[in-house]
Amino acid sequence: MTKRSSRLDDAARAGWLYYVAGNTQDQIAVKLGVSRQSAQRLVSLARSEGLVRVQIDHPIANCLELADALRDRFKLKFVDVVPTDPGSESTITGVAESASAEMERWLRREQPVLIAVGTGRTLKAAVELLPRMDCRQHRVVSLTGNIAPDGSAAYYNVVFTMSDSVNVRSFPMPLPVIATTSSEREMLHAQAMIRPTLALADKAEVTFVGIGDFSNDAPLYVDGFITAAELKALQKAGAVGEIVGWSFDSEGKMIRDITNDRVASAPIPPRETSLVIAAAKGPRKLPGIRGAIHGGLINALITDEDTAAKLLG
Amino acid sequence: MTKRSSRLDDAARAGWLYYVAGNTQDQIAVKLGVSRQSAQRLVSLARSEGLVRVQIDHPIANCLELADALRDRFKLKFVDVVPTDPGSESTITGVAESASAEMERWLRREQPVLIAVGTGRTLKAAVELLPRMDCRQHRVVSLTGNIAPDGSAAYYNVVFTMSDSVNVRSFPMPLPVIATTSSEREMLHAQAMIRPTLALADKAEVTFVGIGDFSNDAPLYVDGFITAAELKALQKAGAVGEIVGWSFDSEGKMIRDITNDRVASAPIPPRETSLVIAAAKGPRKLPGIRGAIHGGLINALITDEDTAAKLLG
DNA sequence: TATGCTCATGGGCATTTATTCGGCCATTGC
DNA sequence: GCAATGGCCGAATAAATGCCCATGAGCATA
Repeated sequence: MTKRSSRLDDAARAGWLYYVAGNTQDQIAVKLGVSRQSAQRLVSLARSEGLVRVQIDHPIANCLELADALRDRFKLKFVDVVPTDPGSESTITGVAESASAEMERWLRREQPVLIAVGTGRTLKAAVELLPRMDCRQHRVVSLTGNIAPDGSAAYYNVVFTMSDSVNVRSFPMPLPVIATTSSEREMLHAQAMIRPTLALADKAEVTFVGIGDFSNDAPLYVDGFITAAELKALQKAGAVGEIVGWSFDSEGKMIRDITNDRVASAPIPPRETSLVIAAAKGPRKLPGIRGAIHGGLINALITDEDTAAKLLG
Repeated sequence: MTKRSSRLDDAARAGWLYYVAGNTQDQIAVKLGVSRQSAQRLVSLARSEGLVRVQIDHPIANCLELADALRDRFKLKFVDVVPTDPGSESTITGVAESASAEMERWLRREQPVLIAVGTGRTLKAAVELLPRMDCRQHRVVSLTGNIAPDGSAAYYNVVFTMSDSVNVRSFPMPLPVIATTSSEREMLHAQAMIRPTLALADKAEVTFVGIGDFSNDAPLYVDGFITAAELKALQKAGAVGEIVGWSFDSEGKMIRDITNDRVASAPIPPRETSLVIAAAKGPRKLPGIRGAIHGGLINALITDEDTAAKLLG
């Protein structure tokens, strides 16, 4: 414990000296009384542990224009467009940072806020980027179940990840993501422990969700929430995207039956009362993003330049 | 105008690709269609224009900020701020470790160093934390006498404590801390055995001292070096702190007479030629620390977060 | 048109940083 | 008690970065 935390302490020191004070790793080594290599390791540790937070404090003209255009065209309440890293395959760099920053802005408020969160890789990454903070005044409610198909804790459920660094009253959803039958779903939702959480989700002031695609590597399928057959059926029925398990088509209309009659997630909070922010980018997700926008499933978007341009084009 | 802002735009983009997306400057050059050198210039421009904001998300970061601010504000040559241990009443935990580490750094040098040491609980604790080491090349000279008022060895004299673990040529000061009269002090200082040691102290390259306070539990009084009446007189004369027996006021000015005309310690080594490091923390010592800094009695400081914040506030 | 100025550019090189490798030490499990 | 394992360290080396300089374009002025 002492050992480990003192190592992180040193890493933070090294990171500060390097990134803030602008020391070279040699100087850091001298100041910390370690070898140059160790200093290098500490600096790199500081980065990989997320101790170092970098943000660019300058709106890039093109991103701003795209954001404005998107907001205008699709009557969105909030849009952020981050630069595209050409050639990078990652579907999260950039949007994760931006989503994290936006989340932080809400969490920093004095006034209590009720925040709903979905699930997914992007959101998980965003939440992991949050700095340590104390926000007992806020509440965070999960829209989706935290139980994976095999009974374990769903990996990409973010409420627990958030509590690692942020002290906030959290309301996980002790449910599977997709129930076995429609009636089982009803039964689960009727439970005394679940109903208040569902009610809470309905009243969220701001909601953060990811958007899942329906390619053959659809996250719902890869993570084992739906079967290959169900995936096929959904694709055939025109599913292009999915938010906390709710599948929809290119018009943003919910797909009837197949899985939607068994999705145990809370409904997406009403767009009239909640700012529903989707964080997603990339060609694979493009149809889903488009659908979600057209169907009014979301009213705010964090994406990247490329995707923004394609949405407008 | 457009030119300049588009250049900043590019800088922001380059900075984003570099710091957020983790590209190398080579990759950025390709993506932005410029030469590697230009990419480097853009990244460096982004930093120098303050487009890049780096934060370290760790409690230690605050300490480093405070240290920086102190060094700046008070033109100190070296400052270390250790985390405050909330709830710990001890006036030494933290600073002792840091002082010890700093001392060790000096002792580890290959080149011979002349080190002067003061006295006090903090310093004693620091010296006790030193690992066993062999440093025959160095010399350590005590600034204060090692004879307590009752004739015994002064308990908080650290030169002997140091020799327990560190093999170094040491020069104790076989004197009382405060002589009975001013002329006795002169006589003692004139001794053939003392003069070289005093001369040595004057040439110290680095000096470690504690700072004593002048509350009713002032260490000088508690340890019997001054009487209750003298303590009162000193308090009345505005004494807020004391370094190796030399009492000073909130401006760092030496208190005239009372005891200072009889202090047998060596003068504090000249700040022009010696790094004079004070290790002290806590509310009781705050006025003394402040005085010592303002009067330029010291040019380096090891303290804790709380104290640092109060010094700056 | 010539001149002088500023400034971005890319080449070359020194410095700094990242990575890889082999060895050492402590812990773990047999 | 002893070998396997994993983590950490330093050395060597490869990669990336920072800096200086000569160059030339763009532009204002003589």
